[in-house]
Amino acid sequence: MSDDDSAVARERIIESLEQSAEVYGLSRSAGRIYGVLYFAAAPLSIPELVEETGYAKSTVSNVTRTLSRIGLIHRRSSEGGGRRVRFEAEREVWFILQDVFQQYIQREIQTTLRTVRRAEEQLPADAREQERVRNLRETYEDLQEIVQLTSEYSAGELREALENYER
Amino acid sequence: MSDDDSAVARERIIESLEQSAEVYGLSRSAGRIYGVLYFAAAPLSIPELVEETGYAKSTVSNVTRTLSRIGLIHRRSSEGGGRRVRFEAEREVWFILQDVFQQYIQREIQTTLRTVRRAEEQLPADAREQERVRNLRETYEDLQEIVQLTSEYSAGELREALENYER
DNA sequence: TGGTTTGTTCGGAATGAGCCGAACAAACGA
DNA sequence: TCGTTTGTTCGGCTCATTCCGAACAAACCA
Repeated sequence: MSDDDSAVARERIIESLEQSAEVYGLSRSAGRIYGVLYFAAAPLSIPELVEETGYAKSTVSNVTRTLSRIGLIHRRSSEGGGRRVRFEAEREVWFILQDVFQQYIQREIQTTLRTVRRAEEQLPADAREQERVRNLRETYEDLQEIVQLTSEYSAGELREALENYER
Repeated sequence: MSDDDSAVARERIIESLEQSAEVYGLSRSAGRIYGVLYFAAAPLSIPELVEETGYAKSTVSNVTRTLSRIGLIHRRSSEGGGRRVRFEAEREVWFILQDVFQQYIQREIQTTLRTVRRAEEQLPADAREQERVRNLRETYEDLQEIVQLTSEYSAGELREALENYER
């Protein structure tokens, strides 16, 4: 009974993670694999993940690689005996988000900002586009700074900073 | 000459927007159409957008609808004579981001949070999963609050709030 | 009224992503 | 040593997305 309840609750959350994965540009399989690892009592190997998720070995192999690259899970190689690679979920969700901010958002903002700055310099001083490009640049500069600072705080600190701010 | 330079600069930025669109889950055509509208001196109709972008009329029709729905561009109907629908870009990038936060991120967080809370209640008190689910819930509660507050401030205020925060 | 312009909707082609099974490489155990 | 287990890579299948052209509906103009 109690075990059943746990299983159901776990499954619900994993389904929710599947959906979240899609929203953030990952595959459903990535969401499920992360979810299974999130609740696993110990790091799991690829055959174990195949068993738990029902996905093909090749799928699990590919998905675990991308999840590792992004930082959602960690490879725990050389665990005890055997050369089995084992995977463990990064359970500090805030870390994950900070990583995503650093790796993707920050990067995206920076390349755009570089393009905009170059375009702005190149633009004739009297061009109609001047003001619009300047606006774009200024917003992106704010964004860059915000994202930068965000990735330096914990979720709690961030929340506090916003709650205490007096305009 | 000067016009050429402007055109080149504009094109660079539009290409950058095409790429950004992809990153944020939109099509390249959406990025280009938004870009053209961003620099347009006046709101443009669908035939004019076809002329400027080279896309088929149907494509422009579909893309403008989704961009309007998201709030990246606005329909300016009933402009002067004719029943031509005209589109204008929302140029306050921060508004757009706030909308995205409200519509997608906030929503996503809330549905996940609801699932997690329900699962937590359902869970037997002694379940192994207890702590992990609680962790998840607490982080999501922080996130919800953060996103909520974020959408109430301007980019400048947000930046200031973070810069002035003393741990 | 009939022809023109504008915008939407439909079906289809091309492309890409997700997942699978099979083949392969590498390390282990008997 | 040879068979087994583990993990990666490859080609192919399926489905969704993107975009196109054609057909259609609605409003305008002559």
